Amino acid sequence: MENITIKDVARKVGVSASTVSRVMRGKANISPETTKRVLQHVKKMGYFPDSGARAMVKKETKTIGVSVSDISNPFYPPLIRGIENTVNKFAYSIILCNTDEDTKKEEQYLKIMLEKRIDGLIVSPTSPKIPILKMFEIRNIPIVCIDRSLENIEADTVCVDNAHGAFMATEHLIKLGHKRVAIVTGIKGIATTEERLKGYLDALTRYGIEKDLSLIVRGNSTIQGSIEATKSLFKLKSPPTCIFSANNLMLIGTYIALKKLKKRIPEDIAVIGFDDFDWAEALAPTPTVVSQPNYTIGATAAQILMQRILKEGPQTRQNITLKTELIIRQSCGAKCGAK
Amino acid sequence: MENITIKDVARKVGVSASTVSRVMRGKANISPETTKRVLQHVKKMGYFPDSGARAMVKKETKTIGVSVSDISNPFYPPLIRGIENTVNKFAYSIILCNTDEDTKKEEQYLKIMLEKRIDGLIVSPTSPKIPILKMFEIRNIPIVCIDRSLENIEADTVCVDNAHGAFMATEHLIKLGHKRVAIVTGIKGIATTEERLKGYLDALTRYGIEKDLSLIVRGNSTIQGSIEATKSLFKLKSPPTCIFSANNLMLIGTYIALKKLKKRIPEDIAVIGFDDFDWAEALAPTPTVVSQPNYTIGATAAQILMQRILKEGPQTRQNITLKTELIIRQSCGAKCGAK
DNA sequence: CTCGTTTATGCAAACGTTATTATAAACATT
DNA sequence: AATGTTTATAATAACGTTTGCATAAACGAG
Repeated sequence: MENITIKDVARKVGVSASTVSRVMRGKANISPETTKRVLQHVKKMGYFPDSGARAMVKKETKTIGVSVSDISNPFYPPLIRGIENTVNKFAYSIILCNTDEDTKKEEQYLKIMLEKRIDGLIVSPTSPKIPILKMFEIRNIPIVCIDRSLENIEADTVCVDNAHGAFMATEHLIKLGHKRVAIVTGIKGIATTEERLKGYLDALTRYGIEKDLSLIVRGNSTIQGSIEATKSLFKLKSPPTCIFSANNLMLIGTYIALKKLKKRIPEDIAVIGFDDFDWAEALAPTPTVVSQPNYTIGATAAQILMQRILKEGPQTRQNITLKTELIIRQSCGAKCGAK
Repeated sequence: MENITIKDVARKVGVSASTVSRVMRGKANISPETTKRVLQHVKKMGYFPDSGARAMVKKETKTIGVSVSDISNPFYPPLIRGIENTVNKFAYSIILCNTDEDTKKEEQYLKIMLEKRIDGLIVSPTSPKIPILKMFEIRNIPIVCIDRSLENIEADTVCVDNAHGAFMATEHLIKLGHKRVAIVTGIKGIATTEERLKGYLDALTRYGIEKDLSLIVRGNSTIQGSIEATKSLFKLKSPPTCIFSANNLMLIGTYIALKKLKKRIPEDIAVIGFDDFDWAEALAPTPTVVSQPNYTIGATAAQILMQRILKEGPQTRQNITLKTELIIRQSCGAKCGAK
């Protein structure tokens, strides 16, 4: 019923609380005899040390915060597993929050994390300026920023080479002979969207194709948004011959829209995506995508965070950019009959 | 640098700590004058009350634990969002853990949650017998079991009607004229697997089809496992004319395997799945599935848990079974040419 | 056999809150 | 004017740990 405390154990065994405490943490200078008896009673009584009380005196909670936009986005689960598996080795646990790209919600959660005295934070911020993050900085709570970027805040970052990945995707289409390359792009303002857009534009420039604003449509990083956006492309007088759908959800949207429009991929229109799926092989045609190392992003971020928390290794600021990779499957066709 | 405590604020304002505490929690009998000054300083100094310290005296952490097998399984993210959105209204946060169906890992995590003094637990147990859960019971920490079942433990449960869902799926195939109905089944021993298998068998019996053990293959709830299992079905002298792939991942596996085997769905073989996808429309052909209300499972579980934690409403044990639904799309065909 | 050292243990303070009780001033009631 | 009541605040004791200091017994060295 009531919680069993260290004192209860101490009383039962007939030693002081400090002795029990020492036994629990395997400190030196405890006779094997007492150790045995304490451990015995701990087990029998079902004593579990209160980590909150411990946190107060040790000033560490062995908890980190993880703030992402939405775990329902298939991009995140592997990333979070990367974090979890890494911090788990250090007996750390994670408090998870979904911002839904809502700045208010994000702030509310970050405040809670501050109150919960997390030892470190991994965040994919809703915008580059998050005032409350200053509070983490002031308190020396290390921050690792993933997937996006952060201004005015001292934080390590782990990103992927979005611009280069988008460049590769666009280049791939161009090299297949396409001239009218459309892009379904994400939520305005967030780093991934802008960087991928930049990569797309750079590729056009590089290959001397003039930018056509009507081919840049906004899918807002969602399936539904992308369905609309993709459909809108076919209302143009001169529709594209291929589509670069700039994230996983939007690629799905593009597939769905094209299916509804009865457009065959890649015969009628070539399609390329950004971010791979575990189940890519189940799609027909299998999607050509630029893949990102999702799990590794999380694992790396967690690694860096732990290094900061434990103050191990060099404490210089790290800005890691992981490589993206072009995975060629069926959705772009081999050669393309673009006119 | 150092953390700002309630005393720091008190000193600065020139009042006692208790006064600051009351102001923070909006208690009565504080002069508007002091309230204003305290709030001002709290903001300026960046004071965030230590919820760990508060937890110690209030004996509530405003944190719940959520233990599932693997968030990378698309079944879980919406479910977890259901939990999160619900508990969020009560300013609760969640500590997440993935067991990977490993009992040792599960126990380790549950122990940590016990130490962190979570106020409640939502768990999808790796097996029906989890000894450490007794400890939660003893401490009156409410448990809600989702998706699976639990023995010897006082816990509310939220499940779906797996047997009935599987029955519907199988029945659907039979009514289309199929006689040789295969099932790709999940990890042995967990409730969902066994219940769905039962539903499948019940349907066979009901329609007078003899059980053929060679048509029951084990996909172990994974994509890879299902690929193997599905392939194995075509090595039989007399292969099935349709396949019931009994969870989301395994349906993907079945799709992939059939593609590799160059079998057309539904012309060569009909396929039905259990659990729907957000992106089902992107698959070709679109899959006929028995869908479960994932989000609602989480939301309901969280609702019940909060009711227990706050001791609101009737405290009788609840066993909720949510309905599954047959969603007919293309993968079973309209009529089938089963011999 | 004395004295320094090691070994095993206990005591008490600290960590940052909240809640209970006390106190003192202001106000109301007769 | 004396007394009772309300209002605003402070003082203090928990909550369950860890840790530095104290102590006392056991041991070793000369």
